[in-house]
Amino acid sequence: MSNKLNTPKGTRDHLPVDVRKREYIFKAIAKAFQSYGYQPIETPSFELSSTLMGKYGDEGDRLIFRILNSGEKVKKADVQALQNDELAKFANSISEKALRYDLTVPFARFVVQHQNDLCFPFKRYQIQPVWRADRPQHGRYQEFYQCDGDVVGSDSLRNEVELIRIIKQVLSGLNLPGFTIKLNNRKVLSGIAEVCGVEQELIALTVALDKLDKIGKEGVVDELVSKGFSQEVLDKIDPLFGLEGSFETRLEKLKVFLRGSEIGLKGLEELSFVHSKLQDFDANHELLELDVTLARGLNYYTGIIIEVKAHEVEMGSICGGGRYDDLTGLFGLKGLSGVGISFGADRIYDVLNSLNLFPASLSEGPEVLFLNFSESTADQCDVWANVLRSRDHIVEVYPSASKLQKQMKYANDRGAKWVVFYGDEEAAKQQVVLKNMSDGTQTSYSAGSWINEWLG
RNA sequence: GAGGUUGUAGCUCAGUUGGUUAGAGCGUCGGAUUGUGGUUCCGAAGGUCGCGGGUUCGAGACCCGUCUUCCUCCCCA
Repeated sequence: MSNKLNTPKGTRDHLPVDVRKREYIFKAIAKAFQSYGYQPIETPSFELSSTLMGKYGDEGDRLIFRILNSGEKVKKADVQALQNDELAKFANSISEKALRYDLTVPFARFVVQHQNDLCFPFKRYQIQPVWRADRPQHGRYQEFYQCDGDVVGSDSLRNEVELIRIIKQVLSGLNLPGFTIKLNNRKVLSGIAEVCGVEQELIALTVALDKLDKIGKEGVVDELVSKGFSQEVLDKIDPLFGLEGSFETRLEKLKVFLRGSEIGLKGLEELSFVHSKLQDFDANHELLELDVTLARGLNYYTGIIIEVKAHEVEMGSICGGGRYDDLTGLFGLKGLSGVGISFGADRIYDVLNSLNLFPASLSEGPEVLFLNFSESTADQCDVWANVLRSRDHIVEVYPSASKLQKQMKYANDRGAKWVVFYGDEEAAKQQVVLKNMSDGTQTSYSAGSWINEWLG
């Protein structure tokens, strides 16, 4: 091999065993969404750049993969812009399409475009890959699957409740032993900023707060100081760092903190409602956590925000979401509220893998492998194999009459449960020999009726 | 986008202050064993030392660039 082969940065191949594991995750997610009446949709891998650009903030725009124009369109290149060092303008002149960055913005486009064909409230789920031109890191890829579920056209908080139930159903179904569903509300964050008199610096404040569990209180304070926040503000938010206790306890403390902010109290009311509807499954107060430092970067969220962390493994959030009051407004359809969550299938994969939580049955090979001794006996084996397949068994016939040792090694490597011997010797005696590969025992059956006898 | 790190056989890795023909284990293939796997023994194939340039009598090793790996930051699933 002259060139070193590799997949592009941040991408991976998936071996058969990996694909089975991923399908196991996708199935659990799809099943949960379906059980709540969510319907599947798909959208194209790429969108018009104008659909995506400007929806994720400057950071997001930088991470969107652009698709180069082809053919005659190359001539549209704005060389003047390049010479003037106007790189964004130049990029727009050579690219009109881009790979989708997430599933939410394309979904908003989808809803606006097909509003006459949809029945609202519209609940959909979508499992497709997305692409980000990010630096790869642990649990971060340039191509990864998102599994989104959203409801649009209903501002009822019961949708939030439902989505949280779905999260629990999925992660419990995957036997993930420990995870925390963190909740916050953009309105609470706005309220905090209001109480502190720094409404204009809301983003800087929340971005710093968001890092609390990572860099600690001192780190957050340092960052706020460097961003120019006054000592007065730091003193005011100090109680937020020490927020402890149950969901209810934190709610009460925050009610005091936010008593001067109408919007902040509204946010607390929403959180309280959602929490009260989930008492049954959070009886031990282990799943739901009110975390005022939870911010989430995407700036289209306006209400409750959700983030899920797995315990016992270093990994970013495995699921996130929230309410956005006017996402479709970006595309001209006003007044349609939505709420959604997004499972990071690749991160869930990494978590389940490192905790060894995939069922062993996923890697099983064929149930039955027919050895190949000759053309004529293999033809007979094909007939039997098709009978077994019609009865839902996974069956292979070895394709050529290779040395038996080689065929047996194949059976072993593939993890075949049973191997069928039907060669000239067996044909002469009108019998079939079945070998159990796990204990090595062999049993003879009459060639005319062995399938029924064997299957009992 | 900033900083650091990595790359030698299909895989995991040795390779001395720069010095003849670059090694091992595993895997693969062949044989011991022409109808019986997971164990054993013997043998073989497999390398532009990531790629490009430079320094040097001489580079896998040193320098520069580039791509890739992993990590920290930014941001995020």
